[in-house]
Amino acid sequence: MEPTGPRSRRDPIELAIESWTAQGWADATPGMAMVTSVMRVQQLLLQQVERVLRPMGLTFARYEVLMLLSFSRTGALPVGKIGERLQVHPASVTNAVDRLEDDGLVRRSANPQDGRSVLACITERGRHLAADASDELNRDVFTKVPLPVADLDDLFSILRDLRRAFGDFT
Amino acid sequence: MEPTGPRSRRDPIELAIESWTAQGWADATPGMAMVTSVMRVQQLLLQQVERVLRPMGLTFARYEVLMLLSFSRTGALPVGKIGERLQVHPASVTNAVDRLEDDGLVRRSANPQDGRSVLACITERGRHLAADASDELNRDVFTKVPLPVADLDDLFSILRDLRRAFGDFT
DNA sequence: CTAATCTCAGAATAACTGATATAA
DNA sequence: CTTATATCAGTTTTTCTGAGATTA
Repeated sequence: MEPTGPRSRRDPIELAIESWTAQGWADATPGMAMVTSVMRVQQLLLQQVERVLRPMGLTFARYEVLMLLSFSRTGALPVGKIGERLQVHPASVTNAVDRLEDDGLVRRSANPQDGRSVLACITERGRHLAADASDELNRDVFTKVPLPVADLDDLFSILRDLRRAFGDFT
Repeated sequence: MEPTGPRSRRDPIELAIESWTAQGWADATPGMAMVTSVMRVQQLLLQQVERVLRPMGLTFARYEVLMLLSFSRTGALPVGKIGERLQVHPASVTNAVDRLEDDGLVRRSANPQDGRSVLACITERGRHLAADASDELNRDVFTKVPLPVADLDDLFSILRDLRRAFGDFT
């Protein structure tokens, strides 16, 4: 998880931009540069986040599930809804919920509304862990992003436009 | 890979923002919203990219290795350098190069400069595949990002500041 | 009967850990 | 001798596929 490494001298993405324009792909260059940047920044941010979560026995994916449940009114959601929201395969959710259940963070129960579906319900222990994790993330990561708040807001705003265009919400 | 699913009505991140401010974490809210947005957009973009690469037998990680090599002057890099640049564990690079070699996209050779290190060298087949993949990505993804070019440039610029602050380049 | 929901078994992938061989 | 580089063996995690059980 900590892949040893000094820092490169030149920006690799700047280098890609030059190759792209040199190769007659000028019209695709802004998109390529943006997509590549998002991939790279996600990787850097994920490292920060998981460095905090790991000692608590969580990954970002597990944290996401817990937060999703704790935000819901009843603290419970059908397994299928979780997969839909997080965009992962049903079988993957089954697996993830299995392990959260092993750790006592979530409990399965029948859905009174629909006998086919299974509810994943967050436990007290799960709520506490999620709250602790959020505190740590706020203190060590979210308040320490090395950018002016105006830039954070601009990023959020443009990325929201993009999410909307991709149908992420209505 | 195509996790079935309709679209949520309300923006989940907007919901998280409300919970955060309601819980007295107002100072961490812009950071949380930005980080969460980057994670989500990366997921959406990765889906687009891998949908294009998959029929060519590539993942984004494999494509990145090929592009890294084809951008280098000699078409070859020490295995360790690849891991450093892509921020992955040495053993993971060994594994990845193994499979690229199985597909004839890369060839290992000794490093004349340093007997300890091993060079991964892109083959003609690898170069062609990388070029084909780039053409498809340009046509189907990079030129079709649903945002004005000005926004793409703004995103790139702010994300570059963030990458620089994280020491991604000098 | 058909469609939806979830689970299970099995395979492929990816990533990490710890140990080892080789060379600087 | 110590450090750096890469690989290997073994384990864990993740994800997908395809099949099947259960219920709407």
